[in-house]
Amino acid sequence: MRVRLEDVARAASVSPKTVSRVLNDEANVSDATRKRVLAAMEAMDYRPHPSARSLAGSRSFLVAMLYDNNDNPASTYLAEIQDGVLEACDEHRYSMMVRPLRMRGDDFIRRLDTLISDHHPDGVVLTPPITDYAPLLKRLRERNVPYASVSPMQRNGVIGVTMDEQGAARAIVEHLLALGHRRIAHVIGIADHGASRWRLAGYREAMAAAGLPEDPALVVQGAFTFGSGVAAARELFALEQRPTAVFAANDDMATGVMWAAGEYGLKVPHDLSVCGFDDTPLARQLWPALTTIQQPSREMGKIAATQLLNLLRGRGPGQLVQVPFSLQIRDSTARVP
Amino acid sequence: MRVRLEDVARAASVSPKTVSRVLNDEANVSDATRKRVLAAMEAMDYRPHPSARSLAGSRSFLVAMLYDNNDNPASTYLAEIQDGVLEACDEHRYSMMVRPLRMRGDDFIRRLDTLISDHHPDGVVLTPPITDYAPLLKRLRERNVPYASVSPMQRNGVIGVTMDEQGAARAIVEHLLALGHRRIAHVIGIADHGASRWRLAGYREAMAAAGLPEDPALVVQGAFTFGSGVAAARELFALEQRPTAVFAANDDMATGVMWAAGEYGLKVPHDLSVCGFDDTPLARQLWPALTTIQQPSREMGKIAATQLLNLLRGRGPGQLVQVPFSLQIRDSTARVP
DNA sequence: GACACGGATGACAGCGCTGTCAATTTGCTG
DNA sequence: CAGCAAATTGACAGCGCTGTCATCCGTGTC
Repeated sequence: MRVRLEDVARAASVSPKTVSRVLNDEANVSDATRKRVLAAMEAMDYRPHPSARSLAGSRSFLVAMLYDNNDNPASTYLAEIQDGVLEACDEHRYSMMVRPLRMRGDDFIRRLDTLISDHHPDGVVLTPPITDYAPLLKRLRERNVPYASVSPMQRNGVIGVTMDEQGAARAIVEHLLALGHRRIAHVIGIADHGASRWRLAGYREAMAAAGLPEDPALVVQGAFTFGSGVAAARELFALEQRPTAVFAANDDMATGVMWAAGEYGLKVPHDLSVCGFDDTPLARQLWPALTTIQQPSREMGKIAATQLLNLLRGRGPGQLVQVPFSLQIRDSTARVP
Repeated sequence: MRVRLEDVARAASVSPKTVSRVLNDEANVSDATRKRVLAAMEAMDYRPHPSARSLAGSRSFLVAMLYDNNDNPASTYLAEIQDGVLEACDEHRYSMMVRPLRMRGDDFIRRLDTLISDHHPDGVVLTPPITDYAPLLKRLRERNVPYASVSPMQRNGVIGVTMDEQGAARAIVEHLLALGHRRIAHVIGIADHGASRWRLAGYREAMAAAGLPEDPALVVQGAFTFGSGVAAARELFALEQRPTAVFAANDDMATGVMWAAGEYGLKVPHDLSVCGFDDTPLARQLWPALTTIQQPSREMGKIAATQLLNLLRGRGPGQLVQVPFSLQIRDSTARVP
């Protein structure tokens, strides 16, 4: 019926243990033996039984990807990260499990414990915004579960992948400055998300570098949602000195800003330049198409998972890899009127 | 260290086998014993080891969700279905695995085989458009892997969940008819997707019921993408007798139609009514907001998974449940000019 | 009161692998 | 070529559970 390790052993005239060694890339197997065993495995299309492996050994060959489905960032973003993580897991013959963790509510630590007790993942991949939630990280360390993060805020000792969010925000504001804008507003994302802080910092840095003193009226709080973008924009348009450009901390809020501009009879980009962050599919579908920052989400998921897997498989300590962003200049930004 | 079944057995003064019976809801355990065992489990916070269970028994307690990441429908839709499936699996203490399967390319049957051989899922959940791909269904039956589908086209003997897509399409076209429209165009989705066919059928049915002969020029092929919506709309707008309303088979194409309307100087909804299908978040964020059909995706994922799990757990044969749609009338449709 | 019967319970082996440790072989050294 | 360490290989138990089958017990029957 099913080909077992023992069958391979018999075919290769070695003991089961030796086949196990080859299967797990262990040392102390002669090249000749290794080749013979690999050939037998190949010939018999041998598939190790994951349950038997994890029962007998100490590893589960399972990676869990954790995400927050409450303050959900764009689902496209998560879906792409998930695809990347999955790809990396497949390459290393690990399986992957996804776990939503509502950060609101106090039972999420219990849910994390349940995950660990029930499924024994060898490691987890953390996605924004739960990359920096201290109680969660603490629990993972207590439970001795290694993790890698996608775009963490705290970067000391963490492995995974980052993007230079601050630099990206700076680049987009510099783009607006180059178009002659001076009254540039910023709509902030959810306050305690790392992304919000870096993007705000980039905005401030670019403005300061251009010698423009910060006008508190031009920096308004949003919450990463379309509706919060609308609200923020209304606030901005009600100012006596309206901004000529708005940089929203994500595309959804930028869309809200464009909507509100319609309400106020402002033409984008003629009367108002708008830009976002993330390059969701939406950005290209808007009219006018949105100037924004693109990040390689899928790639980032893959890199984070790869770092984790390197660590799990004892291939060095794992790193925090930085990936490049790209400024997508489209039709929602133009020279100052 | 870890609490094992044996520990629970000792605490409840029964044999391990009896604890196993309770754990698996088997018959032939007296109520008194069952209660005692359950109490012990609870008190000791016992967690069965999934690997041990699946190694010893014949089940893996694993459900795989298959999706096509090539002709990817809106990722939001899939993400919601995934959340629903996951919720159902959690409730039944099954674990879930997601598997992208590129339908393009001929290796996807091999990828399916790999999935089954490597992970031994007890069952799979199929999402559009792979609910009706014959070779895949055949292979699943050959391999004896039960499946449930979300919105399958072939409905005989299949379990899972459906929505009355044809009825929904009819409803949205009737809405346009009620607004006085007569020249109503339809942009079709990818030809071999079930969704495309049902939606086209609903369009035809409503038009016929209103006594309007079908004008082939008003029915154009799209591919579910924004770009294909733009192309289709350009074709329609170039007609001598332009349509006064366009029903696109999904929101992305409807967005494309609105974009093209902008190019042609047509104001939506004043000069042209547009509606879509799916109610993606995008629909609410457009300006004007899009009239469309909402389906309870998350709920649908949960229902499909629940039917599968009922089957797997021997609770009857599983059904094909129909869920209601809801017509979301927003600002992109208005009385005929 | 002897017997049959069905429900409740338990003894035991084994699922397919890996950890431990012992046995064997190889390669060197002097 | 003896002698020894290192490299290679194997024997065996056991991971935590479930399937099979045997045993036990209470009840009803004549």
